[in-house]
Amino acid sequence: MSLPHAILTALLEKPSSGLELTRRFDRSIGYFWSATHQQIYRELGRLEADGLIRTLPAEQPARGQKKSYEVLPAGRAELARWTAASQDPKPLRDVLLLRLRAAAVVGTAGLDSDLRRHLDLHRRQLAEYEAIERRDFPPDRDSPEDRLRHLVLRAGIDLETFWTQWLTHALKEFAELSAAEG
Amino acid sequence: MSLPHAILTALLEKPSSGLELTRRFDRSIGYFWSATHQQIYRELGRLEADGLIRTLPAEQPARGQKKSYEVLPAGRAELARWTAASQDPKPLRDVLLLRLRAAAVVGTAGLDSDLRRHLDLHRRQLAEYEAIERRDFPPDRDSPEDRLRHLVLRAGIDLETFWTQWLTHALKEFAELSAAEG
DNA sequence: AGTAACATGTAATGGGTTACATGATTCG
DNA sequence: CGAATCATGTAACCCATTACATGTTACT
Repeated sequence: MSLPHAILTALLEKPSSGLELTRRFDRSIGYFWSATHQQIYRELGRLEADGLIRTLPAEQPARGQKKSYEVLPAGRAELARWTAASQDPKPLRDVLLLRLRAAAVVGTAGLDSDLRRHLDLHRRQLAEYEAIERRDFPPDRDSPEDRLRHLVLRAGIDLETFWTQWLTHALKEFAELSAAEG
Repeated sequence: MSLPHAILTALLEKPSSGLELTRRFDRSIGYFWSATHQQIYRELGRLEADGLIRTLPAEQPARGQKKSYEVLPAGRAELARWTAASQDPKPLRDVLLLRLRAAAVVGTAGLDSDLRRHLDLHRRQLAEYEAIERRDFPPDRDSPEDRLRHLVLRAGIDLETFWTQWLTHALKEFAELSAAEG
């Protein structure tokens, strides 16, 4: 039940159409809550039916024509309620760790090339986050809103840093295991 | 499509019944791939229908009676195939980060108590992982299988370490923001 | 007029979650 | 024999994913 609130947040930052939201989810918010355009359209329909958002008065809706939404007071209230409500952290769920566990039983053949690929992907993501940090958060110029957004970006940077370090370590282990076998 | 392979891995480590698997998913494998008993029973049925596992010959199945499964050669082959197959990492999806982003728009009221609660939960999880590490992986006594399993545990430890550090930092930021306001 | 890109939407499938149902075993 | 616990299973709902469908705008 987080997608509607992700959309409310995005719409409060800037009223948008479904496709514009989709594009913004591919950057920014999508870095920690991704969504496809199908999910977004369905959710926009529900949010409008629930009276939390409305189409901008200027435009009239028609299929194939742009339709922009803005958040109503009830929507802002619901987002504030949700933000403050306690929620348990979700247990970790990671396919790569599962594959490593499986490899302990059926062997590591073929796994190291994918580890290298993942390492490369995480390095790229890390570089992207760091570029955003340099661009959007120069030192000592943060408003309160910026400090919160910077904090979120920091989590992304630290997580990608963790993965690059862990994958580097894993590849070293793999090399030692192969050397011991061969 | 990872749950069947998580089950195959668990069954290769030790043939088990549905409820035994459920208990083991609450520890060990469930630390990075959780599942409920309903998921497990449904999946066991499919795996048996697909000829990847079978009930242990000794026992005959009846509702309410224990039914243990073991992996067939085809199941081991499928697990090896899946382990070696390339898979993209899933994008991050984290509610807490989303709530922080929302808080930048609707305010941080009520959030810090939940941050403290999360910090406590992550500290406990970290302590649990570290206890497992001390118990199961004494220094310099690792077989190849143990080194892989240790590597997976290391990921868990490093991730929980990241969260405790990040949450500590976040709470400090919150304190400064409140001080600036009040 | 044709076509590419933009924009919104529907349908089908499958996994995850929650609630509920039912049989077997154990113990007082 | 009654209750608690163990063990397996069914049903309904929701969300995510994939593939597909349809209309509009801009450009040549």
